[in-house]
Amino acid sequence: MEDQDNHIPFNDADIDRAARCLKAMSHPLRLKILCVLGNNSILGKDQFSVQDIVKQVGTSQSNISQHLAILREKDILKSTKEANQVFYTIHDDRMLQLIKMMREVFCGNC
Amino acid sequence: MEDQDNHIPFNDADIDRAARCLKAMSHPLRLKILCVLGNNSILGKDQFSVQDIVKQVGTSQSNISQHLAILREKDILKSTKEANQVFYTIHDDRMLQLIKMMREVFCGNC
DNA sequence: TCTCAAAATAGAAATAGCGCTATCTTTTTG
DNA sequence: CAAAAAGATAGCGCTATTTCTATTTTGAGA
Repeated sequence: MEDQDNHIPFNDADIDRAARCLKAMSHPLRLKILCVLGNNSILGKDQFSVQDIVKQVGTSQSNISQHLAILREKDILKSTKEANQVFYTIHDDRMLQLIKMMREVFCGNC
Repeated sequence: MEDQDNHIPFNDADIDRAARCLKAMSHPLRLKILCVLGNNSILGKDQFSVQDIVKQVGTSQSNISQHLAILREKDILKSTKEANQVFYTIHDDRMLQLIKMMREVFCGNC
């Protein structure tokens, strides 16, 4: 019963998936996008157009669009097209929960 | 009362700090290091030498050392030197809590 | 149809991150 | 003292990200 081969059963697939997801969230602009959407998912407004996001976050439309694409590809956000505009929301409850957790940890009492 | 200038008061400093922290965590090897340390902080073993981590995570000593440095610089881990060895632990309770949250979200029922 | 606005995309340049080998410091041991 | 072991660090080539400008696509309205 030596310690050869008693590694903890961490599922590498889970870890890779989590790392990809966290990486997608770990950019200041993307995190701010998530804060805007997450905060308002709680308060009531759950639809944000790209233009809304551009105004709230503050950078070029092109830049926002690319960051939104990254978040969309990773299933962190989902989009709905309505006529001329595209609206974005947090993809599911798990993501919303994660965003709330992060705000507690990073924006709480520090 | 138009919507000009009703941006939500997100503290950009908080967001930047959070993004840097998340970025440091969002690499498969670093996340695995955190899982190893976090899991054992719960179970009782709270001291892991670099060699222990190398064995558990599975890559070169040099590579682990560099990733540990990144986690240390961001105050996610702290280290204690005892004679020949250096032991690593999760820096504080907030980080431990965050790691637990992530495991719930990513390794829960999926 | 013509034009405008919303959103996405392409291409390019700069920067950052990764992992490797080799080297260096510090401590233990013979 | 010499050799070995534990960690940390430096330098290098490579790949991935980021952000910018310019362009394209799609739908709305005069």
